[in-house]
Amino acid sequence: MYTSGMQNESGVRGRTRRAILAAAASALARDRAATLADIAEAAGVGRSTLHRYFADREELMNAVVEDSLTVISRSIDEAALGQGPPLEGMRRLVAAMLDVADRLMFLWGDPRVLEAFDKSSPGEDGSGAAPQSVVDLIERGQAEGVFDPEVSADWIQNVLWAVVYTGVEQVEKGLMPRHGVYATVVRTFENGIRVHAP
Amino acid sequence: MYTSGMQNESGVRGRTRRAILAAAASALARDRAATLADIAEAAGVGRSTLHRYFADREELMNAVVEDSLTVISRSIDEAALGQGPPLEGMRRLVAAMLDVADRLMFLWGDPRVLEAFDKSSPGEDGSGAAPQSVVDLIERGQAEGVFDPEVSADWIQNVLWAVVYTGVEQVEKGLMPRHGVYATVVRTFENGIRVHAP
DNA sequence: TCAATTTAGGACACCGATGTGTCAATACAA
DNA sequence: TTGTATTGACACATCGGTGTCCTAAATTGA
Repeated sequence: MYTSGMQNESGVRGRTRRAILAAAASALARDRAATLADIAEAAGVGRSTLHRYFADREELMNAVVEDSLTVISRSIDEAALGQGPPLEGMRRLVAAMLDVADRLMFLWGDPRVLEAFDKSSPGEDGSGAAPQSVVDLIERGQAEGVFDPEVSADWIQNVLWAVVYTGVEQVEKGLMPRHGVYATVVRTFENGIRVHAP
Repeated sequence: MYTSGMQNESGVRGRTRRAILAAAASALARDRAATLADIAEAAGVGRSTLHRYFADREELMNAVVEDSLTVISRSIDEAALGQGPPLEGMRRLVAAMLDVADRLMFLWGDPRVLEAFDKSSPGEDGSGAAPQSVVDLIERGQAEGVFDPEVSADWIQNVLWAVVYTGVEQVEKGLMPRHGVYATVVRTFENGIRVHAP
């Protein structure tokens, strides 16, 4: 074993673990059926090493989901959605999501994410609480007459995911410059595609 | 063999073939990793019979993609996107897409669809031409000052797919009544989520 | 430097999905 | 009715991904 009672956070072991998680998220985002051999190769480690860190595929998947959830939650938390006007909070949220686009793309393809997000039940570290702040922001915006009150907050949230996802996809396909995504996503999400009278 | 020169369209064989294709589209929409045994069972057919119609998995997948593409194209064609005001055409397009939601959900999860749609190269039966009429509609709307001219027609088209997909997903999860999807999708797609001054 | 630990890579068995074939029962058509 | 086509059930063989173990090499820490 290693130094007893050591938190598996820093050190060689923690670094290898993070490398595997990052490589897994990236590889699985492109192909959710990626082989453990593919993931190990992408991480620059042997397949047996990967098995030493994560006993089986399910354990790895759980870890990647939890890790991605944590990264995304932290990014959303930093957006401070509770402060300032709802519209500005929403724009910070879009920027925060684009910052962790790769993790979002991975989570998108995982069926369990729906549960984890919809339930919004705080996990052991409360990472699942992030979507609640998003719903709060939307409902606050609706109450202040800034966001459409005719549709549910849940609907607005899901449309947000969808539009952001579409934007990231466009960038990955080279159809849109990376620095133009934010403006386009915000514009379409807020105004739709119809021209409104000034 | 069967009656010589017979088009494999009607008759027992054609009916069985269509049943397999429909079941495959449905099963694969829910789980793209669905087993051939699962698909055969969903179609009410033995696995060996499925193999008799489609030699291997790839052949089945190709057939389902082509079939779905044809069904969707026909539905879009019936929307007559070239006639009347662009906004009304867009609404008919949304309705047409919702009519073939199951096929859309299946195609969404297939990587090859991107190529088939983006290329919009007419296949042997011109089924790939449908998206072109969508792009035409969008560009016409932009030229007439009805649709946002600041973003690309391609972007608008992709956002449309995404919002429709989100709506269908909400229905399947029981979060929205089936008869309410059309209004919600159109409303959000046209106006976005912000409240606009009257 | 030296010893301990970790790693990469291969060998191996296992399992599920797949592809192929056979055969009796059934449906259909002449 | 009779002969043919079609079907479902079953029996294989194969293949790829997975999980486990082992050994030589390498990295680490003392």
